[in-house]
Amino acid sequence: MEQNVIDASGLLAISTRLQRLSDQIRKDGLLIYKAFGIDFQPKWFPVLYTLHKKSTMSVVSLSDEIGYAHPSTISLLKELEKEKLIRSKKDQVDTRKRLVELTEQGKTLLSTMEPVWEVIIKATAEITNTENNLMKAINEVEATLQEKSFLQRAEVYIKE
Amino acid sequence: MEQNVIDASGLLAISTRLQRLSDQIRKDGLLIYKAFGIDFQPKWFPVLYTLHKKSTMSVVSLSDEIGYAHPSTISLLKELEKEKLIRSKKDQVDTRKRLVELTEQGKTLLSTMEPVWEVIIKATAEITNTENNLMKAINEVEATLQEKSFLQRAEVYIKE
DNA sequence: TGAATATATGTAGTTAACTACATATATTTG
DNA sequence: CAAATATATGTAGTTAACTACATATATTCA
Repeated sequence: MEQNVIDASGLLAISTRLQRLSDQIRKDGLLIYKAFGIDFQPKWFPVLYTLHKKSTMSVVSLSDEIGYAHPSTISLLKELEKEKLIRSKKDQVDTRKRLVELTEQGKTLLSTMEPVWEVIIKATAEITNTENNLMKAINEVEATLQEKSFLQRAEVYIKE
Repeated sequence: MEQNVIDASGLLAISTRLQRLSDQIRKDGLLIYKAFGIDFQPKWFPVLYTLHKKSTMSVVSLSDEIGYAHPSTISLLKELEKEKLIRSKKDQVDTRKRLVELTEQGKTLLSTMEPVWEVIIKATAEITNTENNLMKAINEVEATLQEKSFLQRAEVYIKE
């Protein structure tokens, strides 16, 4: 019985520990960019990198791509617009849509960031290539949850 | 080169994905407690469970134990005090310290929660027992980071 | 074709963690 | 032993995500 209680503590703590780990990684990411003298925030990456790949996108499709709720994307876009890294224009076909793209400045910044990415790649590899690979574990958990949610799984045991 | 860019995108996305995963787990946790008719928030668990193990603790030692900054703990304690699940008293020896403990109500709640923990344990095991175990991966990454931070590792490559 | 529904964007407010600062009490040290 | 330093608690404000709601435009269907 006592063992179960201890396990529960460990398991329930997952969400907190995940969050702390993510904060730590983000903060160090910021410092790495600073060390390269680049004025860049890690949270900008998903938007900028997606625009780099797809060139122009609407707010919602961008949100879907990076996996954020659209208001989060809007607030990132506001920052990026202020930094002159992106600009937007109306879609001529569907006028509800706002099409977002990188500015020249944004494209230039992305290219100066390439050496930084390489450093980040190497450092991250060092950290995550442990016996149980964190990246792979996250992928596996996400896939497992997609099949059947945590709640649905718990419900099976509740009904027993 | 293109492969590196893609990797960088994936790696940098870790923090975001960790955060989303943790949110999801927390929300489902809340719903599981609801399904059992228990008025309990997952975020309360670390404090209550620690007090269950250690019986009385000061604010800072509690914060260290659960791994939160002390203001976060203080705000949790405020909620728990309002719910009458914990109470506090002054330390007679070191009067700076506030000693926190479970109320009878808190102890009762913890005992009604045991069957819920069992369900949560089983559901979590299903989800995390993939090829790369998420819990173990987190432990390993935390241990690796303790040895040498992400930033320190990156600095080695920067200096090269 | 126009009424109902769906989609795209945007705003406001919430949450749960954080850091920075303030104050009170203890402990250490010159 | 008193001045300097360290520790414990607390408050205020920040951050980066979220949900809920509002509005405008597009699409569908009776």
